[in-house]
Amino acid sequence: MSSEALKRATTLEDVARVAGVSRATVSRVINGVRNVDPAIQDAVRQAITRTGYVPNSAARSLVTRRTGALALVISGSDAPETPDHHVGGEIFADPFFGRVVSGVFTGLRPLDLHPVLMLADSAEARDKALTYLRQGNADGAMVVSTHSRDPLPAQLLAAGIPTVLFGRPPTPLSLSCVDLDNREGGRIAADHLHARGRHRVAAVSGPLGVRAARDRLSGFREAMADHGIHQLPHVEGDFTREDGERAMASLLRRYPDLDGVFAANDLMAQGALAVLAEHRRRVPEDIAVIGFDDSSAATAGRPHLTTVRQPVEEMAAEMTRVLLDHLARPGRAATTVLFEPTLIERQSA
Amino acid sequence: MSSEALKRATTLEDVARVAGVSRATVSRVINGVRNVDPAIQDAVRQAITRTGYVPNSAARSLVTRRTGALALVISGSDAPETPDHHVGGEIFADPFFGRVVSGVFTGLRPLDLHPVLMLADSAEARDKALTYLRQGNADGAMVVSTHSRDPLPAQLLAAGIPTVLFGRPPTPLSLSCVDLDNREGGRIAADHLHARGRHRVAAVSGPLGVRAARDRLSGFREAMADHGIHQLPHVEGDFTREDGERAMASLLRRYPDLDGVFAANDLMAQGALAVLAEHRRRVPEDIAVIGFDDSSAATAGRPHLTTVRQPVEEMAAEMTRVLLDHLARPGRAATTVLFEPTLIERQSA
DNA sequence: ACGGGCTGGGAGAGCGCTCTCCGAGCGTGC
DNA sequence: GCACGCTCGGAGAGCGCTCTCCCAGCCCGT
Repeated sequence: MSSEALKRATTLEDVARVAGVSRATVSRVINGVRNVDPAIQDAVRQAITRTGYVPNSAARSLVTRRTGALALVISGSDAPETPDHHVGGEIFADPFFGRVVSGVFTGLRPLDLHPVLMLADSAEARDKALTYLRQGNADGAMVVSTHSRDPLPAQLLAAGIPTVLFGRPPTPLSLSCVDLDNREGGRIAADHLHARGRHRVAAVSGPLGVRAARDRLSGFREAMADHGIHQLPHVEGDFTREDGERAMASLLRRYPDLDGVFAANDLMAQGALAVLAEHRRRVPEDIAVIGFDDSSAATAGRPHLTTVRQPVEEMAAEMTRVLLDHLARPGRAATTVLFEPTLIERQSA
Repeated sequence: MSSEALKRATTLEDVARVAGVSRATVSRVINGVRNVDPAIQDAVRQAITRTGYVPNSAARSLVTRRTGALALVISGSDAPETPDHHVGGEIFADPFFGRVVSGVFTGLRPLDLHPVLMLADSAEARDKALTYLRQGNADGAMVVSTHSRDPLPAQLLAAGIPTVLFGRPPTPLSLSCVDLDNREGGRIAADHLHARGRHRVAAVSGPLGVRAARDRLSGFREAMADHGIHQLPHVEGDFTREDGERAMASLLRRYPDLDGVFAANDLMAQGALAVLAEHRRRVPEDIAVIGFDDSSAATAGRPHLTTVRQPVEEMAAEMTRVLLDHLARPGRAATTVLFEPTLIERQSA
């Protein structure tokens, strides 16, 4: 009781003393385990408010082996760090990132869990992230892994860290994942372009090191072949708007009579639209453009993009749910949840 | 040495035994404190790799009172949660969010620290965030507080949690913050529009509950008044592209002869551009548009936006640095770092 | 009246680490 | 040769919590 308590944070012990019970009882009241006499419960609660007690989560974690944090790892391709560019700038600028975060929060909101963000865009960063996770700083990991050769998923698996992937890995791992049927998405785009009577079409794909990009392209190609179109100009982009502009310009130069373009994401489609406008091509009259994602970029410019929707928020929320499930019941088999793309018809195609 | 170790994680104790030293010595080697005989250091390091030891951070936190995590709190205005909308959807869709994250990572990269994301978009979420921080789950907080009446900064101050704010609070608190001279930014926009010979101008402001929005508007107004323009049509927007479209449409209806518009962020400017295109107004010939932020939205459409640059990444990185500084030297006086806006001249004005 | 289950609280042993204190060993100065 | 300081490793006390035991008391059936 000696005042001048020197700022020592109040502990369970203090509360117990004030309430006149044992530490164990206070703990029971706080965690709601077992029956505790209502009168004592009251006393404890009063003591808690009186002392302003807040449990120390490090101490709690030490014994429960739970932290209340989930890692959200953005495991990008090794980005060259240009001096004027900020860390992960391109990744974080992509609407995709915000949608994932939003979905994760949707899945986490009801619980008392928080996402800790990690950027694994280099071997060094990946090691750091792995170490961090190994140290038990988070209960599990959600990994948005863009590149095919990313070793992180396998490392997490080996380390025994509960993990769920956004996007299937190139070679199956016994890790749960959530993904879109990208091939089918590509097919949808092709079918739509074909139904609109476009026969001189081209594709702006994403980086072919990314499985989703390859799948979208091959789905598109397959369906186009089904429609009898076998020649398919193709430029590889990097999913940025700037690259969409560059790709469209190059396509236009080489194939001036194009009447349809499929871009593997909305950002690149938006870039294509801008270049087309500069070239005075009317969309969709002269040339139809179809995007992918249905992100905010789809309705940012004019005309609004017709696009293949990827329900990123739902997928991220599902990824979170799956991870929570694994945490709740360890040893559960890995599952893959596949989402179906849908066509969102707007004005550009 | 009895095998069948039942998966118990290896601890310091184990390493010490293997290396033939005491726990303390292993700890010293790991944390690099004091001189330890090189031969012993080697032995310890070998033992560490041999056993695959990874320190448990909960145990470490318990005694060091450091967690290695920094909270990044997005304390938005109380968002109505519509069923089809995802948590924080609008906030996370704004390029601003990604830029902040990028800047924070830039500031954190060299250290072994990670940001944990928190969304405080309701009283309940705010309480949760506060509790989380009080429990010592993070060493400090970086708060992007959008709304003027947000009680969170004051609560954090009262709770004694090291905090740095992005954006000055409406009433000064003894908390460090990083902000832009928004008023000056508004002035820059006005001066540029005036220099371009525009006299029938209007403003699309941000939500007036947000200090930055108010400051930008009043700076713009002041400078316009200096140029002899006192009548200034004004529509309040909410910083979204959709609202920019709505605002521009409304402005156009009421003031068809406008020849200049200042939008308080690029997203709204982009919306304005789209509406202007639909109305066949040429930008900048018929009407000049100037945005604010210099986000990726500025160059997404055509024409590229002339805009007042807010170096969000640098500001976020600085915010991180300031927080780290407060953590390194507690009891240090609060500082305010003010960044200067600059005009980025492109095509729209 | 008595044994057996059941309810509800206390004692205390850790969880895995850090860090202060000690003391052994050794070089140094006079 | 001896006291002194210095370097470097070990012992052990916690950090604040959870959770398993254990035990006291009580209600029940017979």
